[in-house]
Amino acid sequence: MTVIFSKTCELGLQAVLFLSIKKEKRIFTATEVSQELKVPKEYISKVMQILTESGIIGSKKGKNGGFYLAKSPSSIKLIDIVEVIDGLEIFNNCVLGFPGCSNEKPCPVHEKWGKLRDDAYKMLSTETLEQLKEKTLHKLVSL
Amino acid sequence: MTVIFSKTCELGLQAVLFLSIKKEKRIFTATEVSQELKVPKEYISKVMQILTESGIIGSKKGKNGGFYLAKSPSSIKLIDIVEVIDGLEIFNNCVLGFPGCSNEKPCPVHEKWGKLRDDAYKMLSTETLEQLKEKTLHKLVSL
DNA sequence: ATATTATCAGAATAAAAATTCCGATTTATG
DNA sequence: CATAAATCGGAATTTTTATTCTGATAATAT
Repeated sequence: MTVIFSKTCELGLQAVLFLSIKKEKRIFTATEVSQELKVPKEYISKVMQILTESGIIGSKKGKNGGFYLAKSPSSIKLIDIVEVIDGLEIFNNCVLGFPGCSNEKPCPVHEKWGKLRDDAYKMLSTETLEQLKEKTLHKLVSL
Repeated sequence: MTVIFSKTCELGLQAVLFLSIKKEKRIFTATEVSQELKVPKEYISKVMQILTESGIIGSKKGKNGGFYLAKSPSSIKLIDIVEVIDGLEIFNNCVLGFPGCSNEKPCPVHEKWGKLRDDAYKMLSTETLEQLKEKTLHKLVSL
């Protein structure tokens, strides 16, 4: 089981992080990305296509084609990828699965989860990929 | 999509919370629980069986049988149900899905997620069902 | 005793998510 | 122009999770 994001979303995040530490508009094939991230080519390829549709990643077809970051790392945040792939529902839904959980009809952990949820949202939406670059670099070389 | 727990786990949490606000050892049939929580009888029944195996819930077979809390609400915490159903992996795994995420090889959000993860764990393991009783009561009557 | 009403175990089915495959199209290059 | 190397779109497949069903067994009440 994944932690909070779907597997597809995790791969999307990894792919974008990977591209964000590379030279701008430097193109990588799906095969290259898959090898560096150690994930199946077909899968990462499909995920990058989704991100291409939504404009976060750019792609070039044909020979010497591949994928690249469509925007500057300083204008992308992790939440952008999450939004496109998993959507933002998890930031609204009740963590215990109760229907209609709200400030009016809170579940037993509504308040506490509310804080956590907001912190999680901040974690994903405060820093840009540019600001995460150093850390990303360290992680990716260790794969 | 659920927030962090599987649907099965959500139902398990709801069932135990439901039983925790009732008089000790008062027995409820799967049908009663399903009606009060507004969830399918067959499903909640199956989930309560899992919790029965693990000793959190007790059951009585045959006529006038049903389910009841096997322990006192003051000795049960939400984390106990999570552990039995989903396991505690989510408190170890990398939120971005990177392999081998650790203090030595941290992912870009390792530290921040670490805090959140610990807070989430606290949320589930600090208070007992007894301490949550009031809040639980309020939520369940509103269903 | 017998009928009734439960849980229980495990199989069966359905739905969702993950993963792969394929054929079409695109583009660079010799 | 032909070939090679990519992405693309959509279908197909596999795997996982959710959900329901079924028949067996157990316990109670009459």
